[in-house]
Amino acid sequence: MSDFSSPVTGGRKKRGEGHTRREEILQAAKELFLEQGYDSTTIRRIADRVGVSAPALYLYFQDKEQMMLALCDQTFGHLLESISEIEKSVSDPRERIRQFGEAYLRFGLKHPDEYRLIFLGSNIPESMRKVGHRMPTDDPTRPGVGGSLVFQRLIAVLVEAEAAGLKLNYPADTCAELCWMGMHGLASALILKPEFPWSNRDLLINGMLDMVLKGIIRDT
Amino acid sequence: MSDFSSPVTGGRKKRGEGHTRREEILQAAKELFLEQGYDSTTIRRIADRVGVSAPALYLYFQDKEQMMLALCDQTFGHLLESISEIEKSVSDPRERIRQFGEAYLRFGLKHPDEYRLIFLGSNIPESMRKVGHRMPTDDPTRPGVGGSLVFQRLIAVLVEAEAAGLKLNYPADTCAELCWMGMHGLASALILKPEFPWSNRDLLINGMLDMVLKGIIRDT
DNA sequence: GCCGTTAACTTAACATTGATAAGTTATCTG
DNA sequence: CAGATAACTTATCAATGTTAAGTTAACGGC
Repeated sequence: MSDFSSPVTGGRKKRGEGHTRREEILQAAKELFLEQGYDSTTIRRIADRVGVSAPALYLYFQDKEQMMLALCDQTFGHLLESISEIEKSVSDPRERIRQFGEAYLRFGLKHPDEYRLIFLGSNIPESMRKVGHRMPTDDPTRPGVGGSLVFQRLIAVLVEAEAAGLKLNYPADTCAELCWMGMHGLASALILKPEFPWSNRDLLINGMLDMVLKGIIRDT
Repeated sequence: MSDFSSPVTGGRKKRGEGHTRREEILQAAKELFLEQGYDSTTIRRIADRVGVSAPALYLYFQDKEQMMLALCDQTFGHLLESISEIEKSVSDPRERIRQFGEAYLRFGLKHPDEYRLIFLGSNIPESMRKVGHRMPTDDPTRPGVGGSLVFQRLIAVLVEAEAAGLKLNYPADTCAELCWMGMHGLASALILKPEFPWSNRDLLINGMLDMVLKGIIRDT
């Protein structure tokens, strides 16, 4: 119950420094979302932690949802970086797909809270449930499209793999969806139910990767 | 916006007839939850549809969550029935697994709110978030355990399949987990992102079922 | 130096939410 | 018919997201 979460900020911002306040708000919001979930985190508590009044948040964000969206894009950025790395360093198509999936998984397991926040819609209201994936034609600067960028990379990898001679069992987009669903199923299970007595974590990870590759790539 | 949803009920209930009012409330709550989702459905709107005052609902349910839980158990009862049906009518192990998965999937897609509640812990307080899977020793009459019963049936089906001579790629419990993760990944994706332009729903369902079976059952 | 513009805030308030307290009405029992 | 009580209502609560309207203080131009 103790809510003495220090207002760390100095007082009023100088004239051009509004954006630093914006980042303070994002930081506080992220902490609270992760600690207590979206619903339980109130505008007032975020404001308290930052050290400003509640309506002040509306100077920087249209509403509560926009704070969440901004955080989502921020986190997706990190994932995007690590998969770009793979696309550069790994050339074999099959291995690329596998490492792609592995990177996605590693990301989820290394940042379980962010993953929950972004992919699992945990405690996220109706209007937000569409955040993860949007149409390719959507404005890429619009908040909340980070997820679709990751997904588009996956499709691209599969299309390239096909062009490189790999035979797929379904159209590339369907394969991408199946791949993502398998990875997501594993990640969300391990993250959402850490207390469940999973038989063997590494076996599950390798098993899922094999399963996805077998399901997607035609038997030679 | 038009909310003229007829108060169908006659007036005050007679002395022993409280339980019928309880069922009217459940029915109204179910309709509204399915129409508008859990969050958007307010106690007052449920009460309006039934034709009573809002506090009257608290005569029959401890709180809003209990209404949803009652509906969940009710709905999961139907899933349990349909998988029992399969266990009785389908003897081939491989086909059993497949139909089991398909039933699970179609159930999830038909009851997205219940699915989200039980398996994704979305929109519900912390106390509920681990409901989906509990230890076998949990009280089976407690509200909200329907999900774990389903999972236990899946394990049983796989163990029986193995006993019937089917060769699995991993231990039965690992296979059960992989199977569930694949199904869950697909279900949660379709449910959480309904507006995403999924390539082809039926293709995805069949693809995932094939993928899971290929991943779990050893190549002949 | 001071003055006006305006960025960066605050206080007060609103409607809506889930939920409770306390009182009222109607039905059954003896 | 009288008292108990199931079945309900009205009034109210505190908390929520959000807005309106006013206040303070930093900077540029004169």
